[in-house]
Amino acid sequence: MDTTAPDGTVDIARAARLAGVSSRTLRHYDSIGLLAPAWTGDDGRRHYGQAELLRLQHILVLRELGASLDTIGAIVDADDPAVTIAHLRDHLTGLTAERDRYARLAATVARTIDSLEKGTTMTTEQILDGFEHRRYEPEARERWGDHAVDQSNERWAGLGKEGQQRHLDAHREIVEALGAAIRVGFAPDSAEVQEIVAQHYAWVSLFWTPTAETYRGLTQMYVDDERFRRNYDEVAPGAAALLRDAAAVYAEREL
Amino acid sequence: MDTTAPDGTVDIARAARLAGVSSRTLRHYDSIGLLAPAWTGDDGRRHYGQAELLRLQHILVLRELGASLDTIGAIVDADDPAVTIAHLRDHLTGLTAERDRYARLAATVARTIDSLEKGTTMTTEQILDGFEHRRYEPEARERWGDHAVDQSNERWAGLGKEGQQRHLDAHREIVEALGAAIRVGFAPDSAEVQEIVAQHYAWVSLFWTPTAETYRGLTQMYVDDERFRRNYDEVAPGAAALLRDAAAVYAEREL
DNA sequence: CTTGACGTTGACGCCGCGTCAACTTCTACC
DNA sequence: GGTAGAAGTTGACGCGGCGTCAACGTCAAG
Repeated sequence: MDTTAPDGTVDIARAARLAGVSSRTLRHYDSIGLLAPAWTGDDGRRHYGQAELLRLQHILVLRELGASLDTIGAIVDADDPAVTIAHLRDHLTGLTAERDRYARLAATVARTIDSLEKGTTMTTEQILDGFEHRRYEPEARERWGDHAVDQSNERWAGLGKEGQQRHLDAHREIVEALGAAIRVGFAPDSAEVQEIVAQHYAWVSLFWTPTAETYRGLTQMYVDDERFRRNYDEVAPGAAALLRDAAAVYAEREL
Repeated sequence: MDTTAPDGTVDIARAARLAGVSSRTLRHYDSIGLLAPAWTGDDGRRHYGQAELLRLQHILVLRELGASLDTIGAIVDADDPAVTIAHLRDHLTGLTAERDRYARLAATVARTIDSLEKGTTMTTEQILDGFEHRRYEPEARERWGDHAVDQSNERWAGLGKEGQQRHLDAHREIVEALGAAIRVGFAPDSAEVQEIVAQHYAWVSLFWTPTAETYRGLTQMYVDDERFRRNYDEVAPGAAALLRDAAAVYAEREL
């Protein structure tokens, strides 16, 4: 019951089963020039020999390593360990980068879930950790107008390049705006401060939509809890308290 | 110099710069119903207001978390922390799986590179660690014919389901074939054993193409090095030596 | 009125195949 | 010989998330 052809070649279905892939995959590899059959019959049917099956094995091993078919083609065509190493080294760089990326994402998402379950919000650092801060920075001044931003620009200029970049994210700018409001003496119910608190509410709402009551509670916690208060008051003393007072007004008016 | 329209809405270019995405992305989000502009002018131009920009911020935060646009749509439309948590939990499962997958791939590739640089080959366990062994197993008996496989099937049957699956991979089958050859007393230069060594040579060549000399050296090492010898001799005593002798013949004839 | 900078819609491309669809060919049985 | 069924063939679309090009409309500045 040997169904192998006398010349030792096998048809596409058998080749596919031998290697554990679909016949469609073999046709695909043929069409992109990665693996041609040993010969094609007058009827157009593909037939694979030992050499092709070995090449296929090689291809599949590399595929398991996550290499692209392009890369795989280069490796198997070269059949040179030095070339293989070079390609694999490239590939390894990408793999570790992906691994790290997913690790950071998973950690961030896990923390996000955690924060949501506690019914509270995240600190800026927690939310933005692992993100590319700069992507949220462009023309931030346009978002709130030049007014408040200009006020704090002098302090910003003194921070140096590194310091600026670390601080250039949305929430931190809200805090800066709060600090500016304090320095010029705006009241909690002033239009300027109310605009800031609207931004803050929107930011919090990205993951959790507080009611009037919970929003008041949250901002009160910013004052009571030392870890949160530091985040605000390190920019300007009284910032947390100003936010709490402004939030109370905002909650009554808008929520 | 305020270029913002009097109604507070901005055009697509400004919205894109504010959020740090391309205008093409905004059009895409509109076309898939993820984010519609506040209003569209008679000329077809899109205009975005505060609400849309906030929704966009929300979308982008979730995008940074690696969620699909479908998932993102579900989350932002629900605007319910419970729904958000459920989706994020699903998402986290996928993220950790991807992280682990890339970690395994990276480790395997790193070991592969290491082995290649040592100019030696990998052990079966090293190569196949992290792979799905079963994908290389299908109809392995067809590859070498029923002859040798049947010989060892009795032992196989006694291994139990778990044991079988662990051992069902290409290299291990070569070793099994070697063991069978020993039991029936085939000589190193017999056609049967030579076919086995051809398989072994092809397997080694998947990552490293030995010359006649290095192939002899490699198989000699299988005998000399205790770690390698165990891999062969645990199947049948003398398997490593048989492979070495057969490889010498093969190298002289074919390499 | 021209020029140039922006906007619009529509379409293709990427990657690795899965999955139809429509057709031909081989094998088996009557 | 006919006929059914299994398996082959090529060709095409689809998937995700946009980038990018084509072809064209619209607006402000000179």
